[in-house]
Amino acid sequence: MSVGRETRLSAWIERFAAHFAEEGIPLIGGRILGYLLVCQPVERTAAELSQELEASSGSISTNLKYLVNVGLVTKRTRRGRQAAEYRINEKAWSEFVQRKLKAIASVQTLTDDGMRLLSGDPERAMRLRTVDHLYGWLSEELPALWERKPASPK
Amino acid sequence: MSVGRETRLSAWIERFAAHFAEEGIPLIGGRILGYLLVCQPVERTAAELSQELEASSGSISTNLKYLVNVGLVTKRTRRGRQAAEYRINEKAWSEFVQRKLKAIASVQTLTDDGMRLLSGDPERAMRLRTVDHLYGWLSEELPALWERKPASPK
DNA sequence: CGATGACTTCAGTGTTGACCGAAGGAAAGG
DNA sequence: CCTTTCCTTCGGTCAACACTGAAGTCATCG
Repeated sequence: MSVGRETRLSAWIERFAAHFAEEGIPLIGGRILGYLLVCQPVERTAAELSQELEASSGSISTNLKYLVNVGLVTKRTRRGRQAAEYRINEKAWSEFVQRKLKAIASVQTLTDDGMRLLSGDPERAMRLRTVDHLYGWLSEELPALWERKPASPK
Repeated sequence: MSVGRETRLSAWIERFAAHFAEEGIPLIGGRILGYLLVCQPVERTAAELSQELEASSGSISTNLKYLVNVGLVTKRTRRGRQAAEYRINEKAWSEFVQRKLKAIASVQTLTDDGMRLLSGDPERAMRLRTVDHLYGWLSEELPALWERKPASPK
């Protein structure tokens, strides 16, 4: 007997969460992301997420707050409804990735400062210079790359 | 009275270590990297690092092992010397950064699997598709970008 | 305005991981 | 071979953090 689609999606969500857990996002946060990417309908309340993902209300609350804060999830409130609805903000994923790339390139400011401290001693600066050049190149190319990024299809 | 160059370099090493600590590299590992980038002479033994960085021999050993493993530091042994010498391997920094970029783009395999699970339901796949396209684009552009990287000057 | 429902906050728990320092073991040299 | 030096391994400590569940807060509705 074959495994149902929903079951396989659950497994996929778990893999998805595991990946981002390695990047420092709490497991439950990753589960929320994965779930909100594929659930139907697209909007869920905190209570629903708590039940679906079998996580405490506290964890859901904390992680939703974090995800809304970084922009990956959008919160919507409606008058006449106490329960807020959360949905994925897939458009923001681009900036999310961009921040990561910037974080990598930002080492350049460090190597740059280091080079300044070693000015006057080119011999000693050689090792740092190699690294500095690498990050300098990245700091130029990554923003340029980003500008070439096509807008996501409607 | 002005602060000596070595003192400022110590502060720089600390900032350097702090940056990589945020990326998951232990503080002491980051200190070793920063120190080996600017020390004179370029090679140091574990004992020297332990003294300079005021870290236990155990921590130095563990972190050196890790850094040698990821290729950022090179270990050299010489006959007639019990103490191994460690030095920065600045050439390897490029691969180090490349691994990070690959890690980011690797989400594409995940989104790809997800898209397959949702095939037959384009409506529901829309959110994931946006994310999948982003990572698909990255997976194409990042390797291409890397090929354009100039060799580091001698 | 009390009751209900829905989040948020917070104290407590468990786990993970960095760090230390002592004990162990290999290499050089007397 | 015994000593010294150097490194690695390992148990133990400590701090950080994810997670839980209960208490608190706020809005809605009868």
